[in-house]
Amino acid sequence: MSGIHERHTGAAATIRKRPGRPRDPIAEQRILDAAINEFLERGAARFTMDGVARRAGVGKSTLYLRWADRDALLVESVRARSRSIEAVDTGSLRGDLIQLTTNLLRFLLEPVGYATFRITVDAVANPAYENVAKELAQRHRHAARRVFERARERGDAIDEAAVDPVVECLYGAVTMQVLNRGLGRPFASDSDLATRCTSTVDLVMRLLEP
Amino acid sequence: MSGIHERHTGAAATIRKRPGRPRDPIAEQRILDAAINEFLERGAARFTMDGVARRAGVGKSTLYLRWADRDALLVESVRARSRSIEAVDTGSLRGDLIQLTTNLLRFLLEPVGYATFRITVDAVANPAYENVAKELAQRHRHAARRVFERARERGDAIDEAAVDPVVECLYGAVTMQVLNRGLGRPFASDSDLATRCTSTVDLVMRLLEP
Amino acid sequence: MSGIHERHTGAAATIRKRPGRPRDPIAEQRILDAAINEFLERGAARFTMDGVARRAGVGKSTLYLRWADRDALLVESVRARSRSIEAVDTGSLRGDLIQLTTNLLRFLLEPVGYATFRITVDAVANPAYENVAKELAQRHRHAARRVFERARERGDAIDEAAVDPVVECLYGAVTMQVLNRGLGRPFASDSDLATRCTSTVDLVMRLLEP
Amino acid sequence: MSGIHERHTGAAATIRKRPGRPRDPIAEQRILDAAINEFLERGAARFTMDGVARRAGVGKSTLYLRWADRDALLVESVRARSRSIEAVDTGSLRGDLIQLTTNLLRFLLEPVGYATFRITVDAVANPAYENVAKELAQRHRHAARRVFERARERGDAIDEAAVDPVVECLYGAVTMQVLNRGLGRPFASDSDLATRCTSTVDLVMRLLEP
DNA sequence: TTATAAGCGAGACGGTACGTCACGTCTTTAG
DNA sequence: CTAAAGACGTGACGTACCGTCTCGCTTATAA
Repeated sequence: MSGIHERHTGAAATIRKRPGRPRDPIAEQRILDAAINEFLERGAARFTMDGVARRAGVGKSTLYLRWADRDALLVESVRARSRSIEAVDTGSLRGDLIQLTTNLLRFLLEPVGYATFRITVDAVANPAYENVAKELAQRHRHAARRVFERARERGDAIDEAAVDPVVECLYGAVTMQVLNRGLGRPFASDSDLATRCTSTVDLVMRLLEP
Repeated sequence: MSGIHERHTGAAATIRKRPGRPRDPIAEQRILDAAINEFLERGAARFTMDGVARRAGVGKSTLYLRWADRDALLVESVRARSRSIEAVDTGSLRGDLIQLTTNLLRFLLEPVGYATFRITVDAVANPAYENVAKELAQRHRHAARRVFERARERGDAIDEAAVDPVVECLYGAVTMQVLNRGLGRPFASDSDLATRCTSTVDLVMRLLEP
Repeated sequence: MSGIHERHTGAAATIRKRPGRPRDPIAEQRILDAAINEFLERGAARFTMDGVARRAGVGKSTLYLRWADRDALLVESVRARSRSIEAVDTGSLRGDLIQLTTNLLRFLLEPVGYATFRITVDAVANPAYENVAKELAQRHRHAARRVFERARERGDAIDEAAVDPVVECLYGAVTMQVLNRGLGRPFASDSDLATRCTSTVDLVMRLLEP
Repeated sequence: MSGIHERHTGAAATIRKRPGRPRDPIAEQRILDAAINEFLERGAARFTMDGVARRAGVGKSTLYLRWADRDALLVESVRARSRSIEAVDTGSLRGDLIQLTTNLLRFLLEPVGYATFRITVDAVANPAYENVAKELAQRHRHAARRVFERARERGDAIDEAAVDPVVECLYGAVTMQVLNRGLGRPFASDSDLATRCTSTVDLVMRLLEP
């Protein structure tokens, strides 16, 4: 970890006074774009560093200067594209849950979204993906937590013990639907997708009644 | 594809009348055993055909004569070992569901079981896995269906409309637990695992009340 | 040599009462035809047993039952097609030598003929070709010997000590011409080829004068 | 073919301006050494790329980066070792021819030398060998030409028209002797070999008298 | 101004595995 | 009881990536 693959130098405090040529800030984005295209066109298994370097018009050394290995770049390129699905606030618990569930389902039905799921799945066996998987899980958990916090603030009567299992069921149900359906056969319409989510939410919400 | 990689010659009718040396039936099992060991020891990513051939004391050509490629063999070796988790009959709906859920969770926490899950996940993007994924889904669906059939036969009052969503939630909840937990950190004890499943089942069973 | 790869069962005397399934009499010719085609189309290096078997519509064991190995079949298929070039009798030594030389040159410029030469060349390093090479050398030597025998019978005055070296030079010169020329660039005409041989013969014949 | 397997970058003018890591000049020699050893120990047929790579301590990709295929490397390694047989200057035409012929015969009786001959023979049917064959032929032709040039400079009386056929006969005769003799049965002694060449030269030299 | 440090594109390098292909053997059933 | 069919063990082929390395630059800070 000693200065190699440092990416989140972040902090404006360290204004960076290191000698030597600074990293090309444009290259970073070109590489991530190339990587996500490589991923979308060829899939995770056939995603290659040589391919990304060629697409980005960049030497392989530049890739390995910034990312430790293939997995790291693959993960980051996918993560960079995974749009935020957490922003949800409809004014009611039911509305929020429907929105959340619909967002998740829609997200998982896109290549990039599904890729984040696959990364989570692979993370169980591949430590390289562990951190991203944790981060993604964190984001989903956080979103759910916010929804229920707001419900509490509004004074809704909720069986607190049921919250976690219900979220688990909701997310799980969405996952099952994606697996059963596949990327190839998306829902007929966006409203069809929403309807499906609505009925699931309406069903499990009964479990929240104290 | 005609006649190549034919594996399910099936039909006892055609007792095999093809001339020439028949495929060694023992080799088949030796290869699958070697393959599953290769898989368990080295993981899916480092699973190699040369390794399997060496372990099985078999030529690579024999492998490629029977399986189209690395993925096909990997999938089949895993599938061959995925023990039947469907056999469930405790006498009550609640008992059956708990048993079913516990079996599934325990299965998914083993390397082979988790591999079948990964195959299902990959199948969404990789047509090569489609058939196996369908077969696995079929087996799970069948098991659940049997449980509810028996409940109906016993005269249990069930909200039929809720059956499918409930199963979806149950299986989904188990999946979520596996993903959140990882293979590395199994449950403290088998009873701990069972307790967890019991509470989940008890929760969602409320949705089946008419 | 004990009954394996027996090929010249010949002699009608042995009417053949050997037990067991008789050999398919048609197979032999079909195989040789397939072999020479395989050879002509793909060359000696890419000549394969599987290819011959496929062309002949025959199992590989049928090949190995009759020929010891790839080389044996290759050699025999070529030898079976190498037309006799020895028959020469023009009435004069000069005429005979010109005829002999021309025949040889023409033969070596054909694929099959050149192949016999290559076999001779390979025989130096590959014992499998030894016998054929010897047989071929024998035939050439025999032809030359006959020519000079007839010359002596006609009473021609010949420096006997020069005969062998002259034949060596003649055959060698023809070989050199083939190597310098290549199969791809044959002589403009057949008479051109004959002219070339005539002048060479006329030159070296001076060495035969006592 | 543009720039791939380029080996004779030659021209000192272009001091090498190609970007990227330059090819290791040491590796080249290591590979050729390994290759010639592989060839001498195992013969042309059992000469393998993996073997060469292992001997040279080099990856296979490095081999294929420089040589198009097995044959190309085999040919080049042999060519690199084919010692110069052209350097001949005894002070007389007869001496030069004897020396030249003896050198050639001795060369062809060694594995590497005979291999160059086989390459020439194969070149007739295999375009891949064409260039090497031409180069080798060129070298032999050049050596012969020099010998006769010096003879002319010394004022020897020579029938110019006979020069080419005589050289053809000499080289051809040597070739015939090698073919008749084989690598396995070398001459009893080096002087035996020289005697043989001397008598052949003495014979054909008569043809050079005007 | 000059020296030193690092980034960069290019591509060679040592490896490892892939999937193919051919050889010559072995194990069946066919005749 | 041999012939024929074709699966088998072996092992090399040529390709594709991996992650590292070495070049000759370019671009910055430090002396």
